[in-house]
Amino acid sequence: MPERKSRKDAVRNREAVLAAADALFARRESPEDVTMADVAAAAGVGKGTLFRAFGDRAGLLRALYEARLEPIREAAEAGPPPLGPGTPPQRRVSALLDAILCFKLDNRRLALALEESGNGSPYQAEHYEWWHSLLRAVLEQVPGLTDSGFTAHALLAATRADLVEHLAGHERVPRETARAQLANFATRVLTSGPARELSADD
Amino acid sequence: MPERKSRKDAVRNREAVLAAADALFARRESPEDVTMADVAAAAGVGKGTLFRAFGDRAGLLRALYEARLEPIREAAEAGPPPLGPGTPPQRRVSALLDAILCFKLDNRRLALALEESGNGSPYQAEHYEWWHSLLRAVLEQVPGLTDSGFTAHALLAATRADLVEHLAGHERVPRETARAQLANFATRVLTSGPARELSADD
DNA sequence: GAACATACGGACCCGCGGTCCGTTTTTCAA
DNA sequence: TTGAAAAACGGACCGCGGGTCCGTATGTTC
Repeated sequence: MPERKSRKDAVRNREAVLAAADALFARRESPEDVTMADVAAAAGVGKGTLFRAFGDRAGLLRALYEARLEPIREAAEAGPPPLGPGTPPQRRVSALLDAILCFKLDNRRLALALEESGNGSPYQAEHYEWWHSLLRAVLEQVPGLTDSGFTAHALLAATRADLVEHLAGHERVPRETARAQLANFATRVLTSGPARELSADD
Repeated sequence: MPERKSRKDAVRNREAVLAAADALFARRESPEDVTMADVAAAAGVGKGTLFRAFGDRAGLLRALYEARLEPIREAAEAGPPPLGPGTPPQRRVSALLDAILCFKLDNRRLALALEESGNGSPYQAEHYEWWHSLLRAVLEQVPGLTDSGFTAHALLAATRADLVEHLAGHERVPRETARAQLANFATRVLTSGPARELSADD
């Protein structure tokens, strides 16, 4: 028996909370002045309900984030090129990074809230792990590239939510410019010719 | 007369706090379970004193960080090669990144505490601004490299404290390996594609 | 519709950053 | 040397936010 079905007021409230939180994070300047009590109030629900449904603040953030991310995740896992498999690795890396960047541009506050939300580094988050191993796997197929694990980390670091926020929000870099710069950067990393040192693969 | 000299108990206490905080951050697992009260107690001082001397938690962190960082900063600004000026740009970029990485490896907890310490992104911190503009200036002299502003951000992102912590602490990557990987990564970024390479380093 | 399971919600608790203010120490001029 | 103004001390105190508890309400089942 997988799981007994929830009561319907429970699911209704869950949705309400998700929606309210989404709206709040989008509206408020900084994620950290969206308080749990705020969310509960906005959803027309008691704090107890909120915490029962999501465990803690991080849980709520995670739920929101995963919900938003799922389409992209699927597209990356089994979608059509250039995001999905069956794309030349070099091109696919760029596409993946671009997708992540766009996602974070479109969900700045939320991504920010999740990544900086106190408890533990973003590097233990399940979704990070996922992106990292996917990217690493693809990088492994790029000829002449070593240290794909580290490289994946480094490339992903260029799409960190607070950096994106800084660029888009503070430095006023336009979306397309940011995308172009990231793409350019990725290209540089991938197409470096001569720098192989201890590679024996390929 | 710029500023009247502080009372000597004030400076003594300031030192005591700095030392105590340093020790505490080094010892405790996570920076966030070093409380202000802890620091005050460890320094044998009241909370009031602590806050009067440093303004707030971020101020204390900043003071600690700056103190540790100063030597490297000077070395980078006016020291001998390869860190200082008068070094070929590519080599200098690597040297700078390596210095930052080593610094963060040696001061993991502290760097972590400062970068994640709630208030605002690390990107508004004065020291970040400093590193970024230095690195950007050097990158500007690398032939064939565009977007030096973004590139500087991206390279610095690869040395973020929580990433370093993840690599060194969680993935157990040895120091020298991490350094080599970062250097390799930097090299790739700098010696890209069509421009062939002119690296004769090492 | 009774009896059981489940969810509700807001009063409540706790720890932490930060402030306040009566007390103590330092300084300095007389 | 002294005494009073200036500066610093320190810990009780405050507000806020995350998280819990439990008596009450609502849905579910037979």
